[in-house]
Amino acid sequence: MDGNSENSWGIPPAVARAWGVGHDVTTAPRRGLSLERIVRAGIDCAAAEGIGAVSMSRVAAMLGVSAMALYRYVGAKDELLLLMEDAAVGPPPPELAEPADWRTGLAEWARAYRRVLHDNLWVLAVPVSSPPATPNSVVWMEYGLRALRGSGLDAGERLGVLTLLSEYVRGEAAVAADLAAAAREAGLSPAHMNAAYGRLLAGLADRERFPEVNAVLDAGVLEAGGDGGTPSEAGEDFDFGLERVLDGVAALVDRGRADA
Amino acid sequence: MDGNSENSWGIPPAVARAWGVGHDVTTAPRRGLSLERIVRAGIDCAAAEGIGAVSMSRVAAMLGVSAMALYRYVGAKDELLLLMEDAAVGPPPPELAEPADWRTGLAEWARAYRRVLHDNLWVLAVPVSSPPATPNSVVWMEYGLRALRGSGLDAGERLGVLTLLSEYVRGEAAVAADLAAAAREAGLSPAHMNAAYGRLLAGLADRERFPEVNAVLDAGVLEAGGDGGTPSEAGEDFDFGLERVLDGVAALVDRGRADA
DNA sequence: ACAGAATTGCGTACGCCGTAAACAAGCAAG
DNA sequence: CTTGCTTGTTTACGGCGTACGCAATTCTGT
Repeated sequence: MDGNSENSWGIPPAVARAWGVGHDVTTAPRRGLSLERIVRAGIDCAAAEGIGAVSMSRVAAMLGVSAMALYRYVGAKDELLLLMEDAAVGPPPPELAEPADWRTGLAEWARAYRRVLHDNLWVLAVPVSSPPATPNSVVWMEYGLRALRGSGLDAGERLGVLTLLSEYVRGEAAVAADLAAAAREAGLSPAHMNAAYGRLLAGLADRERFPEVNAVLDAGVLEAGGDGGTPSEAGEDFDFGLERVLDGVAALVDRGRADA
Repeated sequence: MDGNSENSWGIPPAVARAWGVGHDVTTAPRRGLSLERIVRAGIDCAAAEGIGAVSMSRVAAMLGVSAMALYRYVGAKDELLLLMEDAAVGPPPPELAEPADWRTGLAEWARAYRRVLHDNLWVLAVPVSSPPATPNSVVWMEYGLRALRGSGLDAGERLGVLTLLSEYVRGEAAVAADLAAAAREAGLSPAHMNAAYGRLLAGLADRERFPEVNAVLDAGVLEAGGDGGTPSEAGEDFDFGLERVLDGVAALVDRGRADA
């Protein structure tokens, strides 16, 4: 087990291990270090200072170990990031395994996904290089599809709806992550950051060329609400978009019902 | 003008120049090099080999110039990336300036935005560090809000709807960008990539634990359609999600109409 | 025409990054 | 004890972003 080279699945062995299909020879001394400890240290680092701060030397130093030691377990940095992401997101909460009707099931799925992303905002900033073939992400997918089981939609529609929803959740969280990163960098609170953004826009966008932008600005939307507001307000903003999406799905479902 | 230090707006001077508010003293020799040429070279590099290939030395080499020469114009790499993004996206097409009804206006806005992103997939991978305060992005925002002028929604709702829509567009394009990046890295076509992903998933997700995932896989959704299919099919996938979102917005608009 | 100032562009250098390669230390099996 | 495998370290390379200071060039005021 030297962390490199591919196997019959075409995925790196550390990822294969995450799937539980790695040959656990483990005829090994394994003193001190382990994949789990490495991934955990990486997550701690990313959570505290953003993925930008995650470097092989940094993670290794946290474990009191030389940088190259990590390569006995992970093959490359990208692989470590992938494993970090999978471990941080984790599986969906088990109560999502058996959703009741599609609408509440999908809403709970989306809110749970959002919660996980907001608790680990750094995962949104990890450079993605491949489709999500990591075990926990597939469980999330499975549970999301289960919510649509009784919807009457065909397979393509179910996948399309889930894709739409997860893109919305990720998009909303990504905005929050960018804001949080900018705020940390500037040493300000996200709320102040948002207000500063509004003021900047107000100063830059003149009223003749940008009447509608100024109308929104005048309404004070950015000062009160937004993702930088109180948690409850931010959640309400998210729920607003979520209800729009679900209404759109409902229209599709009802159309199918009417046809049948 | 040495590219560093902030001004009264709190934004880097090169960005201020993009807004047209930079003091154009230009009591300067300015031989050969210029901000426009630098940004253009950066865009060419990113378009050809992805943002990962964009480094200061690389861009400088393209212009036959030393790396440090660029710092007379841009202050930092992040600033260059921001300017590249703004220049590549450009302003929305002028026919979006006066949208007719909200639904077709919003649909055209979304499709135009998608087209621009797909023509410059690398912008999705540029690490975002601040809210979009770049001139062209505000024009896009303005035009999107204009489409909602006759919708009867209040300012918060209009912004929420536009946010939802742009997050969907960006999310869809980001998936395509990741796929394209992975395909280029592996030297395969995106279509083959997608099919390979389906096969990988089929091999990894056993039927007992993942019945719904396998149902989707069995339907052959990933083989035929998906973002890796023919352009027309990919566009249809996008339109599917778009119609869902617009249906959801329509529900909100109609509710407002009914209340009034 | 000329002096001086301002500004551009460049060379060098530093510290950090990811990681390839060869090597040393510890344990298992013979 | 020897042999061999696994683990972690050391060293080194090339590339990155960029701080600093110097040389060349062009503009400004006379």
